[in-house]
Amino acid sequence: MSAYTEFTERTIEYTKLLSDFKQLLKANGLKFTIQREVILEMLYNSDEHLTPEGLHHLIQQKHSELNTGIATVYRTLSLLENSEMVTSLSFGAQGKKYELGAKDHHDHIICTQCSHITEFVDEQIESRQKEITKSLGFVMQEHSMQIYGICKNCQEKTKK
Amino acid sequence: MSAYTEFTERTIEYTKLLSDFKQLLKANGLKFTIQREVILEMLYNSDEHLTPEGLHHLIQQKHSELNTGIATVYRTLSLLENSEMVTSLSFGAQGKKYELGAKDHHDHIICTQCSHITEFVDEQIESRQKEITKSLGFVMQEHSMQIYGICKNCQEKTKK
DNA sequence: GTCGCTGCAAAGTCTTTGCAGAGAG
DNA sequence: CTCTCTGCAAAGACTTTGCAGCGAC
Repeated sequence: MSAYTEFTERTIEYTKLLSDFKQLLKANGLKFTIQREVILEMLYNSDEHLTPEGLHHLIQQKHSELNTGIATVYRTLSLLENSEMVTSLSFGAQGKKYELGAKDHHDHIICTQCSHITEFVDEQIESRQKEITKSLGFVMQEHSMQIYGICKNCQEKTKK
Repeated sequence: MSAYTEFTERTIEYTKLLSDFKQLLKANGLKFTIQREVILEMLYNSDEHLTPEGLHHLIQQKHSELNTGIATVYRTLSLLENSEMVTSLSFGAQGKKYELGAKDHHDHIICTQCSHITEFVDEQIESRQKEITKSLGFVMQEHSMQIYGICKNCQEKTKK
């Protein structure tokens, strides 16, 4: 029988991530700047799925000396996304949220009341997706799944 | 064993849909206008998942005499979405696409080359989703799944 | 006739781009 | 030194809103 698990572990060390990033930059003739490092670090240290605006806000709080512009955040996120170091998620809400792509693949279950996102992965569904894709004649590249519901916390809140 | 099927059938007649819509409007003290009818009709007759802009364009072509404004399209789509008569999808691309919610639940497989969307439904995945949600302590409201890949057509194109 | 609806244009969001000075390599 | 980055502000894309006249009921 297959296992599904609440998925919260980082699967990569920050040091490794940083050196990957530096290598990526070098390989493309790009420069390693403080702003880029801070953005990566914030993404790494945040448990949340961040919006560009939220990320910018966080950076202004923790590294106000840099006075980082929102445009740089957008530019760096695009860069990271194109390099497949981060993944963007667009759920119903407007705007995208970003997460580090360095984690293993996983799906999301989103609370419609508090917007909290729980991650999980289920082998049975994963393998079934592959079967279906093949049957429909597609070559699978990626997939994503979201379940929307009300989390335990919010269920209890409502009862009171 | 469970079945997955390419999902293309309408499960509702237009007449029924229209009368549901009229009833919805009446129940909320809203008016039935030609613009609203045309928007519903376009959504019904289109096999595509339409963007607001695409829908507007289509209406201008087929019913140029109405000179329908894009704002009306947005307003009607919101109305229909809030009433759960249409569902909005937001895949990676910017902007939302809309589809009639009158069909049964189904998932999407999207070609990353031609953007064509194929719909399917799989009982095994559906039931597994319910199990997982329950185990994580959530009350499930909805869910959506997207697979991204390259469709048969585009695979052949690339070979040539 | 009343009150909601519509098109238009203006205003809002969110994101991208142009530019000149700053900074990494 | 060179060539990329950055912050700023302006421009873009997409969506929402205010308003005055229009039209469903």
